[in-house]
Amino acid sequence: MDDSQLLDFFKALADASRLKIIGLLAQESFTVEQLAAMLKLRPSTVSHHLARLSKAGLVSARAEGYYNLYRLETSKLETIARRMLSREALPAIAADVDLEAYDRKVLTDFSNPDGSLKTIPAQRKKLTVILCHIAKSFEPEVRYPEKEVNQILARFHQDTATLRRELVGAGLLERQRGEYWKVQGSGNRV
Amino acid sequence: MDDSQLLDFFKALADASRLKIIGLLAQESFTVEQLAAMLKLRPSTVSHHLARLSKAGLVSARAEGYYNLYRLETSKLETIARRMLSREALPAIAADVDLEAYDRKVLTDFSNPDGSLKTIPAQRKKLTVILCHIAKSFEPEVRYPEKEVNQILARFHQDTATLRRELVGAGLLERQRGEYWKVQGSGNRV
DNA sequence: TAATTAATTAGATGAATATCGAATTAATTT
DNA sequence: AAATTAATTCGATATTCATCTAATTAATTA
Repeated sequence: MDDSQLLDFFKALADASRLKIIGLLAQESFTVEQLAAMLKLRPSTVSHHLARLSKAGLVSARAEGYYNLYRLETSKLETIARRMLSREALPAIAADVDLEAYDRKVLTDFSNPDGSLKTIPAQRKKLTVILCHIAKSFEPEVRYPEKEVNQILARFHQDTATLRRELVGAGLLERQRGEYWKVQGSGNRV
Repeated sequence: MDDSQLLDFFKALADASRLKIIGLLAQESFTVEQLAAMLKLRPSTVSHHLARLSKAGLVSARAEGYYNLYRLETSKLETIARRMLSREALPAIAADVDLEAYDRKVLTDFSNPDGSLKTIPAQRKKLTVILCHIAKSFEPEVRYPEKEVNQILARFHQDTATLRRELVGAGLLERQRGEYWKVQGSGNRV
């Protein structure tokens, strides 16, 4: 569900002392003093670690006299573990990432202000991005004679023959008897 | 199994950028450049993150041309998740921790060099530690008359009556008809 | 072969944080 | 009420590390 809560969880466990605390509390509840003696740390340090673990929902405290008895919240551990195993939860972490950023970068890197291409990319990966972009200039369901195709491609680069060949090779344009048309559903991603 | 490998795992995921990388690779393989563009980071930074993830066994690279295509190692994720869910794996994290350190600390805090007690602890938790220690001075299977019990207890503290009463109250010593004997299996932990 | 390009490595810098000692708070014992 | 005690909080310090730029390596294209 939550984005930063997962990060807090991993940050909480990304420390040798805190990991040991989790291991100890998995066996039995302990007070701050006991943990400090076993880990050979100052109580203030252990208190700090427990606060972090508590903020991540991994431990909870129960006051007993003037002791504070800490216990492990196994449910939290289980929740996260199950999330790591689920197929959908992982991609959700990157939900707010801009997936098209790379394509845009390639496009601006190779385009002049007027929209024409500086050069035709040599790398397959970049060429594909450019070709997908060019394909958007073709209407679906329309059949273009070669002369019109060249007119459109000339807006991008003088070497229309190469562009035409690559568009067909990439499966973005189809050709038959001197006529061309856009392949359905080839508007966007690779 | 391994101790520091688990720590490496959590450290690897304890960063917002790396967590996003995992989320992205969960959908599809990407090159360093693509990830850099999507995350708005320099390729060198992404490379550094991928190295960390790789060291933790979370991703692997496949050379393709002069691209490096990174993919997620879901098996590693599954292994750790299952370990988090298992009852035995968690306590194993603290296998090398000195569990008796607290008891030893209490013992030295309250003992004089000759082994006698400075005072009898007021806190239940500490009193129990001391009582367990004293109980070790009694042989199993042996019945002690009260006079002998007092002789042994006097080595620890003059207030033998209190010690005797507490030992019985804690269930470490049993009494019947003026004779005392050690309760089986009460030698050590609380 | 020379120029370009993806990726990694090295070095530098600033931010986060693990740990400690001291001060404070709250509960217990005398 | 005064003294003791467990725990937390605060301030300081040293370390770890995320990120950047620059340099280097390795592969591809011209």
